[in-house]
Amino acid sequence: MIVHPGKKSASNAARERSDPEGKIKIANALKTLLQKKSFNSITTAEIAKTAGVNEALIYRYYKNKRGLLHNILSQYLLDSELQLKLCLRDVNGTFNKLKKAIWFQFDTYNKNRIFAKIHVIEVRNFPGYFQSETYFSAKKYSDVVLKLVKEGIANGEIRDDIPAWYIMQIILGSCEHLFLPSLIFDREIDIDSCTESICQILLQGVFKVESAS
Amino acid sequence: MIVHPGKKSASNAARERSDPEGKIKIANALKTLLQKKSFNSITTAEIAKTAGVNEALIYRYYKNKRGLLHNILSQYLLDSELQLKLCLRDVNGTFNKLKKAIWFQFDTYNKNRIFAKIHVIEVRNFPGYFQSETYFSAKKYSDVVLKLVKEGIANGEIRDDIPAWYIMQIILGSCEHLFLPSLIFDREIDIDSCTESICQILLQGVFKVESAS
Amino acid sequence: MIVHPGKKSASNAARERSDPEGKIKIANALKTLLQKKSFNSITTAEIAKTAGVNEALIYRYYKNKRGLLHNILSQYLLDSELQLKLCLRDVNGTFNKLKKAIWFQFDTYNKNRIFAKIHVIEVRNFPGYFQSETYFSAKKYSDVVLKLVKEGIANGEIRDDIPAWYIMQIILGSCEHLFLPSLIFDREIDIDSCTESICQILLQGVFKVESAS
Amino acid sequence: MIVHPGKKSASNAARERSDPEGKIKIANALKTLLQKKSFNSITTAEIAKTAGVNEALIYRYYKNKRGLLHNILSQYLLDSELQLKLCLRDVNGTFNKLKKAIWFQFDTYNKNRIFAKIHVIEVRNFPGYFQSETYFSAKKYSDVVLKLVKEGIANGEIRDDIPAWYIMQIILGSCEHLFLPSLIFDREIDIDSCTESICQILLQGVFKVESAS
DNA sequence: CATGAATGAGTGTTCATTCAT
DNA sequence: TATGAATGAACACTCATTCAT
Repeated sequence: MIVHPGKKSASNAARERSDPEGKIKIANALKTLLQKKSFNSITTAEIAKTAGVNEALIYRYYKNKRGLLHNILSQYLLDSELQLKLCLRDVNGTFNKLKKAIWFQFDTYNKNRIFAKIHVIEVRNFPGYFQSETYFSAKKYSDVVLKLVKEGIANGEIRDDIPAWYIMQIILGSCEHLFLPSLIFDREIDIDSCTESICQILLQGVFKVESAS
Repeated sequence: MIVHPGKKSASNAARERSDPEGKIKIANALKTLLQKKSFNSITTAEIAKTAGVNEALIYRYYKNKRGLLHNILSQYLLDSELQLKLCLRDVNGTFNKLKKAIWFQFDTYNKNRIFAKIHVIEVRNFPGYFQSETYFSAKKYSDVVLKLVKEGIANGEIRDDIPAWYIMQIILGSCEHLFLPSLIFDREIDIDSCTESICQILLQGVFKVESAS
Repeated sequence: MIVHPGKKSASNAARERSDPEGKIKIANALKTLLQKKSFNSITTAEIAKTAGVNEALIYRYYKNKRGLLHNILSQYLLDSELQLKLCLRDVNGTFNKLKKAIWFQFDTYNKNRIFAKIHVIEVRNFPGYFQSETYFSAKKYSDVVLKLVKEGIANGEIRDDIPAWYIMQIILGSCEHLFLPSLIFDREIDIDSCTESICQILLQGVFKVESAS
Repeated sequence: MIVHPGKKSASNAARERSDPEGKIKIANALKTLLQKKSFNSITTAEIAKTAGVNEALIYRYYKNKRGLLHNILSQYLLDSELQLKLCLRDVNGTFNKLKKAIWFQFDTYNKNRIFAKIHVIEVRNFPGYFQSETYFSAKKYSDVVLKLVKEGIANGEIRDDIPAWYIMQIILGSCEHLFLPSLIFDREIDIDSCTESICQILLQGVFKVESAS
């Protein structure tokens, strides 16, 4: 998820300056391969061959095959977090910010389906996830939304009888829920109407009535 | 999907009469194992051990490991098709029949989540699916619904400006779409309200207004 | 240690009847290779090639490479225990039995230097030894000697103020101590004079004076 | 063997003056690591990390991993030879000199068990030993003893009907023989009584009777 | 003098599959 | 009908070593 191909984000640019060529080629090779097959069915030999490097090089730069995956995922989540923050900068009002965040979430899912799919289906349910760097990066991302909710509660826009964390979970969970089928069945989705749907529910359930714009 | 434990369907009974003990034991072994682990992580050694037979016996009865999976899946789809037909027997009117079929679909998904999951996630997107017996059985199943739609068009209950096959696809696709998240996130789902939702849409979009009961 | 090449012991004969050819070939291959290189420097590929079988066959019959080693070692220890028992059958008096056991120990070390070396140097000091089948077989062997000591204590031939287990340890430990250099430097050793040396010590330190023959 | 920690021998001092820092750090790293694991199980990566230098630097100063080992071993043997010579300076009489040499040998084994063990078990039996610098240094050391024996023969203290080289071999071989078990089983040993034992044998078998002090 | 980057050749182990009986 | 024996091909991962800079 969360990758904006073409646009090189700040952190990516930094990475390319510091990271050795081989490391980048390996990461790109896995990204490419993930487009066509599942992580488990991709072999290290294949990754190396696609990257045009020696198999052993993978283990110089990444702890193991799964470590490489987590690194890629984490990188995109961090990139995404950055983009989200930039996106929110020129929006006013908690409700509008949340709406923007929801739209951004869908947009991000949409723009990088592979990573969304892998994160949700192949990584998150596996043991060790909560110790992975992917988890920490995902948390950083969701913390941005959490902070938004807390702000909303503080300034009275959002009801204060539900813990902020719950509300954040419901918002991001709903997005995922709504997006998942389009991900699995590889169909297009109308992200504007999805955003609208979730906002309707939020208006009725989370925000106080008078705050509706 | 589509298994009705306890109730031995006609085709299953037939199978048990004709199929050698070993073949059945192998199929059951895989079914059992699939409840706890993914198909790829199940080894033939494990299947044989669970079945209490020799590993080589798998290859006497099935082309290979994947063939065994397709056979099981196909069996359940055929069983399911039979059940669906029985179900529809005492329902009158195309709309009511379709509604029943939709409910049955959800019920079947629900009763055998493993097979649904495997079919949708582990089998259908893989190369060779359209040559597999699973595909043919799935087609037989969907043909029952297709026939229903065609009847509806013939008797004027359903609009005739959309190809029957499209309508059938939309119906079954919607069911899957609605059910999938509950499958992936392993949550319960209210099949009655799901049925109702889909029927609402069908009423507005597919059936002619006056046909609403 | 403890193997008597040429002479096929009862248990070995039984083994050869029941064990598949491949399993025997693998075990023999490792035995052969151990004559020239250390266990760690022998690869599974080498074992398989020497045995004339496929590498994977090793893992059908043995848990892993180390398991194969333990199995071989254990087999020889069990064989040896059997031989020792036969050897002791026609000896009278605890002292004479112990003397025979000591002589047998040296003879066994001598006849199968490879196994002695591996057991003492490559296996016994490694983690997991006390859970290995080698340990259990070695224990069965030493239990024969322990029983002898206990008999001696019971019939008054051996002093009763030192635990039987200590005495057994001292006896077998002394044998090993005395034999080890000849093992490592691969030199011949006079087993009769070694036996005599240890017996002298035993007479002065363990047996009561009057029991000396 | 043969290391005298704390005391910096002349050759070591020389070495430290001439050798680049990196080379010394690498040698020390291996010495440190050898205290806890076998040479084969130590990786070049580990050596470099412990030394705080780049892995490739090992290959600038040493032919390969084994070359590094030989260099260390050789260094200690040369150090040891120097110490032995110093030790013998203020001893009079061939017999007393030899006795001192024997005691020194045990003392040296004792003070640096790791090197003794590696030399005897891991290095000396391997192909290429006789071309290694370790062998040449070991020879320089044993030549000191050989010279002693030759002196004894010349001045009539030692019988002249056995080649000097044989006598030297017997002396050093006996020391090793006696020390080895304590090395392998990692037990303490009384070096004074060991020295005495060997001297007894020498007196009876090598020296002429009247030369006994 | 020292290093970052890269690799060839293995390392033990696994697994679906075949075949003679 | 069923099995014991055997295997080819792959698997993730490791390591000593090289080389350009």
